[in-house]
Amino acid sequence: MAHTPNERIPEGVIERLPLYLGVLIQLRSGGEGTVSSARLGELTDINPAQIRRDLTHFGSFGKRGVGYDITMLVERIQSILGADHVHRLALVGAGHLGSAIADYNGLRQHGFHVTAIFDNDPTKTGSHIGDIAVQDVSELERTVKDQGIEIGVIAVPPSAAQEAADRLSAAGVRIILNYTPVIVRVPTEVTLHNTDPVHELLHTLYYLSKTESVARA
Amino acid sequence: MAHTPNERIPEGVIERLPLYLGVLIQLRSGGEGTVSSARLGELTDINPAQIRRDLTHFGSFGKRGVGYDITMLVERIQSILGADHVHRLALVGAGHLGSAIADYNGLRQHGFHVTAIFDNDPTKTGSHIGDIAVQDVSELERTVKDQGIEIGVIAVPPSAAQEAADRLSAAGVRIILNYTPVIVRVPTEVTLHNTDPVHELLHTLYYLSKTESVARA
DNA sequence: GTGACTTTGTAACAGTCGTTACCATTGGGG
DNA sequence: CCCCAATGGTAACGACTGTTACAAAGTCAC
Repeated sequence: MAHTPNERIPEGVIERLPLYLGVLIQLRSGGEGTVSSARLGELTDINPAQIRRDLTHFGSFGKRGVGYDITMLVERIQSILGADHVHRLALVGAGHLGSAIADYNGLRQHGFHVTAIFDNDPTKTGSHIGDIAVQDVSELERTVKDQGIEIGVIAVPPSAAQEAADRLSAAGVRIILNYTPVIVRVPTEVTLHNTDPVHELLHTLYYLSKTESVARA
Repeated sequence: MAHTPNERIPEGVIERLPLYLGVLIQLRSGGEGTVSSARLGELTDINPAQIRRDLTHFGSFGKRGVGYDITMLVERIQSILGADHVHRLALVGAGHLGSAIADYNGLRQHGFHVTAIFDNDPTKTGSHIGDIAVQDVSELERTVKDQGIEIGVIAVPPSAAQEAADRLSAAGVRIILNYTPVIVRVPTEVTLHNTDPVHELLHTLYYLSKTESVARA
């Protein structure tokens, strides 16, 4: 590729790209053809200059006086993120959380296909979530390898989280999303991402008490 | 309070405090009495100096040569975050995601009590999730006000997200957690936090393709 | 074709954050 | 009682990130 210069990209940029992508896709389905950084800024609550600067890290694909071609920008961002082709995803845990994730259409829209679901509860194995059969966790390693699954999502009770992470890692998964509050350990070649509602609540809670005491003062 | 100096606290500090808290609680239940910044650093993958510096923003409560008293530190962090008393929480959407959140014990452990669940599906209203009855959304405003609920969690289909946010805001909620990919608008006095699995996946996906091309090179 | 307007791309700046290095204090052993 | 090891507190530094401001480039009307 001629673009993608060998420059280190700041973390913040990578965090914002998915945000841009979501808005762009929404605009595209609304029938619009181009968008200015100013408009994107409104829709994402991000400084327009920041947006322009973010994008220049990967090349310059706007037209001055016009803006950005939405379709082209969507494709470029997807290509940058690696979301321009399908990634297979395995779900460990077929409870409410697992079902919620499996049912979530947004994943498929972005090329994430849930192709395997595992649980250790014999009353669940064999049943279907959507059109995927729930398999026993003992089949995890083989299935992940056979299907070339790259992403594992942990949606099990906390006590089973580390084991799920171990098995997924051993099976060759490259990314693990952990929806458990447990801090799990993974080999260095696996990228781990934790999502805990409590963390997010505690985080926002701080600002709540902050604004309250300001209001009181 | 004698502590809590009127200094601006960096965002990053507030994001790390819940992490420390989680580990500390785990240590406490393991029976340990004190912990050093070095040990905390191991468990959280955060530079020990960073941890010490974070904590000094709120006072100095370690003993040199010994470490931090775990129980005391837990209480201090909870107090800083505002997690030292109960906060009521309303859930909008009683599907799989809503059920998963309602069932999640971690919330209660940290003082977040789900005291109301709403849905607009007549086949769901009246049923129970845990010991909470599912109410029709038309009762949202009154219930939120009567119970003094401060936090709202949106776990509805995307198309209903903005309406849920509007109603929660109007009812006087102070914090909204949005589990929908939709960008919702809220009044300035409401703190909004978005959580979208797709964003997180796309984010980590970038680093995946990055390490792959490095490995190939 | 020219001038006014729009919008991007980028250089320069300032603030923030995290890290490294060092000093101060505590506890324990001889 | 003194000395040493362990550990927290803090100052200084360097990197990075985001913002502001401006110049370059394109579009549209007449």
